Amino acid sequence: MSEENAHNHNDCIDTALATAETLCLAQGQRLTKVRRRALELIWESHRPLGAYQLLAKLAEEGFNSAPPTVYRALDFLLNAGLIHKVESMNAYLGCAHADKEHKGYFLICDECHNVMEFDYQDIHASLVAKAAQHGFELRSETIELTGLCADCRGMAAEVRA
Amino acid sequence: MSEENAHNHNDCIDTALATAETLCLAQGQRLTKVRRRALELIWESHRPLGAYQLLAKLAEEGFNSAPPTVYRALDFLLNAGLIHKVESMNAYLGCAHADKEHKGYFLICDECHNVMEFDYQDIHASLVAKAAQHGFELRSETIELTGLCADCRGMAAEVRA
DNA sequence: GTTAGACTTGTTATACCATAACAAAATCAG
DNA sequence: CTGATTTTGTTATGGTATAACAAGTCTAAC
Repeated sequence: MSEENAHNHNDCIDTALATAETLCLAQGQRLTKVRRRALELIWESHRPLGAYQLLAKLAEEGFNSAPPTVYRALDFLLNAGLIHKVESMNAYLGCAHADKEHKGYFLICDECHNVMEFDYQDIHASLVAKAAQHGFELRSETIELTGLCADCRGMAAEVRA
Repeated sequence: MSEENAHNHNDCIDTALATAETLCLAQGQRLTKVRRRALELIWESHRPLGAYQLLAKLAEEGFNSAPPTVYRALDFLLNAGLIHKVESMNAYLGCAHADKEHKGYFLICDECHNVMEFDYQDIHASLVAKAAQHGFELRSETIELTGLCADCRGMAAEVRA
């Protein structure tokens, strides 16, 4: 996924925010100003955003600039399933399927740093089965794959040519 | 895996150290005192060790107590394939298969914090295929599963009984 | 055995990531 | 309105990781 690819990213943001409103309303959760704005800022790209990067953006807009502000917003959004944490980057990413129960499986491009979330029921089933073979009861999964995305592979090929 | 389980853990350590010696010798790498001792300390259990925990242990033994000391040792051991980093814990774990090229797939017990490394070629193949479907060229994989290990499930069952 | 170069370690400083603890303010239900 | 609950403000601190440069150590070639 390049920075200037086909999709209209405003749609991503709008959809994510609408889903967030709906979900919070349904669960009696309050999507306050800072939480809402944090979610929008995280959704500004498909690259994970660090907590302190987010904090700086919020501070620019007049929000409180102490770390708890941003970590509280992140906790809220994580619990609501509206964002994911990318463990290998200590950074946070908007979730495009917040309305569906799911695990976050990620493809992380080393080059452009865009992250694509993918779903793969087969892999989940295999992992549960494999864990069970070891007598292990699975609770959570961190699946983060890195490499080169289609766009960056293309560009690498052009450079070589 | 409980703390008092069947295996003689000295064997784990001895094997790991012997492998490390062999590997470093073969590759013209130097397993210096601090690197060797760091590896031993990481191997003291099957629980991942944090960088600063390791630093404290090294400092007790007279090694330099500044962070770069431990991070350099960790970098060396990671590059040599002798340890893995558990991203979701920011901690480091001895690798039992340093002599074989492999990805680190982990089962992490929430209760006893022991970590078991497992190998699963099928899952690796599925992930490569899935990535390829998205035009993605895979380079590295972070697979970290948490839950309850066999021993801790057993104990939980006993408590319930 | 001396010396140049590469590698390793020492040292200081700093940046980044995350949470504890308690006070103040806003919101909501009765 | 008021008391309870939730959210936010504020200060402080703990945990993770690296930059930059100096000093020491090892090794290979002379």
